[in-house]
Amino acid sequence: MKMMKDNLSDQTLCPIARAETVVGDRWTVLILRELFMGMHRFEEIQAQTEGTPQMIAARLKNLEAAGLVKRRAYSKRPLRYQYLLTEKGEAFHPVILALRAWGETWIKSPREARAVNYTHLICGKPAGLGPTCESCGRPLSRTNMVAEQSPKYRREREARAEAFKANR
Amino acid sequence: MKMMKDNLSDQTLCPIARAETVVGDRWTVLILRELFMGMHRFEEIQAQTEGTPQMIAARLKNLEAAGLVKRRAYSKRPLRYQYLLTEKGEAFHPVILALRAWGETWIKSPREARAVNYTHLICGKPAGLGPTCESCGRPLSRTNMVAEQSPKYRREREARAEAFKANR
DNA sequence: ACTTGTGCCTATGAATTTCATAGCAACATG
DNA sequence: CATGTTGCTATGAAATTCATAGGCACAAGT
Repeated sequence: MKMMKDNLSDQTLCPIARAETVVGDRWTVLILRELFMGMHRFEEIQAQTEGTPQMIAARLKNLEAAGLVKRRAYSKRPLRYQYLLTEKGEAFHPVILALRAWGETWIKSPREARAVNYTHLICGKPAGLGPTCESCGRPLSRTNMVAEQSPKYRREREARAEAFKANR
Repeated sequence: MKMMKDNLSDQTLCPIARAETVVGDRWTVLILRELFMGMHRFEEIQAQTEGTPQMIAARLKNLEAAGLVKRRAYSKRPLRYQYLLTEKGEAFHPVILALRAWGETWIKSPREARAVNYTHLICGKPAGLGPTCESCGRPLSRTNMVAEQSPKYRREREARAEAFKANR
């Protein structure tokens, strides 16, 4: 696997180019989305991203090597690992949030409802799509907001989980 | 060119997945970076992203089809086009900004200096890396901040432009 | 008129990556 | 001791990417 562009030529001063050598990939971003949504096991991530096991395994390995993800054994005998965000991985949250806001605003889904709504824990009201809370104006961070999936989106995810189990 | 995943299966409710069908690609993001930096001509974009002409041509075509970019003739006879961001493309700016902040903070370049610094036009002071101005706390947007490239970064870009001219 | 240069790509073939499908190792559970 | 679960790895075929070359339409110089 020689896919990463992390060679010397990527010692560019541009932070966007540097970031893209790590996260400039659809699968990688979808994996991060799942980790932020609280999925931690390989097959959960695979089921929701709909990637092949190699795609997921390779990306998780890259993410671990790049320091965004850490593996932790949640069971020995049988030895099983779960995937968790490191501090560096958690710090990626604003990008996911910005991507979400853009997607919700500019790439309409056929059905209407917003997939996930956040409540701002400090003011207790809806946080909206921006970087600051639309209700109280204060800056949002991962720790001061709580997510709620729309019923439709929850059903979509459940359907994927079941479809995955069905053909294995 | 059958690369886009914009088939029916992407009618997911997840805005991140929908966004990634358009921008989930290293070259695409680098092209958007260049457009935000004020580059508009094909060869400028090619030189700074260091992509092959097909990569750039294909991505620009996708971006145009997705409505983020519009082509405008800046000369007829000979007919020449420049590439400009649409409103939908401009709206992607927060993602670029978040990516930049993460890259500057978490993927250190060998040399120290920050590539680009922004000044907040409203308070006249440095805007910092966050979504709100680090000096005055107000939310930042593309229209209320002005960029200044560091000397080193400017030199890096000039060197790329020259290297590109040299071997053509 | 004719050579050289510019801007924006397209063509070609080899190298690499991705996808679909299958399967395996290490257990747990009945 | 057969079947299920979890987390992957193996194998080729299909698609994409890369490096390299070139082409087309015109402008400018000589």
